[in-house]
Amino acid sequence: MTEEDVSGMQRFKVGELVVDPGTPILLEGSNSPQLFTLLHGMGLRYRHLENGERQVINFVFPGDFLGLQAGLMGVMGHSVEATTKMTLCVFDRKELWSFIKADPERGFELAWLAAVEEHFLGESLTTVGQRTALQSIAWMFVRIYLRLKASRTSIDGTMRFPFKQRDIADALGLSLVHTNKTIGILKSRQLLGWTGDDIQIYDLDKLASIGLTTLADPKIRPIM
Amino acid sequence: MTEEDVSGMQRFKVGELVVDPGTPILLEGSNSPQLFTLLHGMGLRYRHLENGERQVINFVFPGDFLGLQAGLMGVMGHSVEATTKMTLCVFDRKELWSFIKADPERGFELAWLAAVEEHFLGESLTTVGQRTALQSIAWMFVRIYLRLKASRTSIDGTMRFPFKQRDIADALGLSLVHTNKTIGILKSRQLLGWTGDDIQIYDLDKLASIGLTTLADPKIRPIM
DNA sequence: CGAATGTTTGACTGGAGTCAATGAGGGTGG
DNA sequence: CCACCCTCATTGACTCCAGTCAAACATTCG
Repeated sequence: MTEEDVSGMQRFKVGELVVDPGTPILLEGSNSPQLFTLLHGMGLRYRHLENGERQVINFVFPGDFLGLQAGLMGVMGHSVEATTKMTLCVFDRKELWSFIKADPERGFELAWLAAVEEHFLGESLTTVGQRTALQSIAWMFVRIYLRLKASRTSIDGTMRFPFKQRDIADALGLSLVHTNKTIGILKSRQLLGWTGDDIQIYDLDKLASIGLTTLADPKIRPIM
Repeated sequence: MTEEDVSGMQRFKVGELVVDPGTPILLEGSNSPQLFTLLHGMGLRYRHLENGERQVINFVFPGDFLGLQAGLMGVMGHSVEATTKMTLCVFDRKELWSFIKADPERGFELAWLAAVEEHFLGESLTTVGQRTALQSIAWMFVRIYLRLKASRTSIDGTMRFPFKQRDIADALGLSLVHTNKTIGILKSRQLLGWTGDDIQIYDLDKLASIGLTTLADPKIRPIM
């Protein structure tokens, strides 16, 4: 980003927001007047089915932009909730249009962000639809590890992971019990460790192999 | 769109392309020099897993924009293939940037397109992850029917559906056999009919109810 | 010390997958 | 004109991966 961009961002920026774990940030079906960039902390995007089932769309990490759908379409397709304490950079939805108008490249970047999200969702859909439980879980840890590594949030094989097995189960369309037993298999094979809120990746290659995935360069994420 | 927009589109447009059924339009992992708008015909977006399994990302209908990911990120996250004969409006990827620069609103619209796709993918993910086979299939027919109805391609309860049960199975993460038997249930309950390439929706409300979905207004699709 | 939340295990069930064979149409070449 | 083939839809029998139920542990916390 150029300095001009940054100053433009600053004008667009309304302030910072700190929320406690469990706080809902955005609600499915609503039209938030604000958009956010996650500066610190982690959370979840999810949707609820009418029968109460929850699908975790994906995990939210620092650098992620929240509220794009509301900003563009006027309605959120999913909810976003803080899992840990979060620090958010707040933008004003009303300013989004003038922000884009000021520099066409910003519209391009916004579209890029949305396209990247779409890309990840396509991967997740493929996982939930075609991978077995073991493959899914191995795939997910690899994906998350690479994502965190790309943003230098993981240190030599260890990453912070404040989520519960329930969240993983809901993300992969598996039952909690089966998720637990399947993670147990990976742990017993010495491929990963999970202590408290930290996960250790012992054998990334093996995990990637089980998860039927390659270790290609993770896509660069534009940060807004 | 204003007339100015249309003339801008015309300059962006390279020509028209007609392809036969089965023709690959875009390839996962590739960077197509061209982008398309589907004018006529239907097709599929899909990804392949390393073990050969196929996940159908979604069905492609007239008005859909193809190649957005390649245009924005430089790589397609999925392949696109023609199921019927197709007529495509062809754009030049190289011109995309100048196209956006000419009018910031276009960048906004592009982002909108991507956000709409993201929204649908989130819905699909929820379906594959949380709905039962019967719910999934009912949901899918409702979704497709509403989509086609919105573009006036369906006539009072009947729609053209040139896809195979294999495609539906791959879209919902179900086996072919189970998909067939589940569709059989809906047919035996007189909720829908399927003759050749045409599907009749006999009881939309009932289907929506089974599919755990509401009949909210389908989102307006910007056409590029 | 309960109470709450989350993880583990074991036993059993069932929805969906696999295998395999039969139909049902549509082309096509002899 | 029809036997042959190919693709796709349909069925039945059987299997199994993952879901459900339920109880025991483990941690944290007021």
